[in-house]
Amino acid sequence: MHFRSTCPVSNILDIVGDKWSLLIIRDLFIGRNTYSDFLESPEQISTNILVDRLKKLVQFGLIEFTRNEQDKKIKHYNLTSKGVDLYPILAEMAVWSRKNLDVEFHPLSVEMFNDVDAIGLEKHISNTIEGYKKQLNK
Amino acid sequence: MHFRSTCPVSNILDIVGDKWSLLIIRDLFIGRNTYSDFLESPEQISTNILVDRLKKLVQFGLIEFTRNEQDKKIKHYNLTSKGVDLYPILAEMAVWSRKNLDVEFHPLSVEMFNDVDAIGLEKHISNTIEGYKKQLNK
DNA sequence: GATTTTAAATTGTGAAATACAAGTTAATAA
DNA sequence: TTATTAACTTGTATTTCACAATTTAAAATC
Repeated sequence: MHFRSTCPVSNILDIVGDKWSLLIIRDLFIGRNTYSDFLESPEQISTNILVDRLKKLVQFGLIEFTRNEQDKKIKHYNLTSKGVDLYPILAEMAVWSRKNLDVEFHPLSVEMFNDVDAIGLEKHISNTIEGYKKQLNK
Repeated sequence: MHFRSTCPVSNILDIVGDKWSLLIIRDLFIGRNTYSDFLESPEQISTNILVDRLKKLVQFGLIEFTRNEQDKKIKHYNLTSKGVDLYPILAEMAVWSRKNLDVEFHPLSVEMFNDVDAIGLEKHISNTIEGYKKQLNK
């Protein structure tokens, strides 16, 4: 990996600083975890870009995959601990958009905002991370 | 502005989801505020990209500029309230990099991490934002 | 007031990344 | 054995980006 500088913000942007990587990470948090799932996301990523990003995210150690036992052609991707640690960034991004953009948001994010309002951002983040990890061990 | 979806994460990525925009925002937080300042940053942005991003960031309402009174060819850029609100994202990115990348960081970020360790992330963020706004009104 | 310097911006060209459409492979289902 | 499905590849056009050189306009210097 080539880093443009020794700035930690620049370093993470060298890894996930493009239009698609963080959307794949977001998808994993909301339960989408296969190639086909990712293709169905509303942003409509192209297949070649998707393959490229999945490969890179695996190389960076942010995600990994297991084969479906019933149907071995299906890959189930999941976040590693490094990948799960990205959630605070996604949450702060969502918070920024709610505060600063005057648009209608997706029902799933409205739900997320309600949770943040109810229990606070910090608790929402720790709950989400804990919930993700639990769901993995099933 | 064209948004790929109604997801708030996707929305902000449509605005600052590239390799350079958030580095310009970072620069503004550490006191760099002119075209020449930005060019001197360690990541070495090209002039055409810099002009393009400054233009876009102004259009999005994240930054604005004033002319230097002594030398009117100098533009001093500053963060708007919308731009200042991006700081929590930058801070979480830095935190992620410290935790998950095994590299040496720039002295300025080491300083930032010390502050976070001393007073906590939340206080560090609010102090930084408050400090930036005060400095502007001088 | 002509020349030089400086900050900001533009232009041109090659390289890289992305979008879009079509095709391929291999496992599973019918 | 044929069809379907999930994952992936390939080809091509378009867009974005990197790099180098040049331009513009304001300010400073001679």
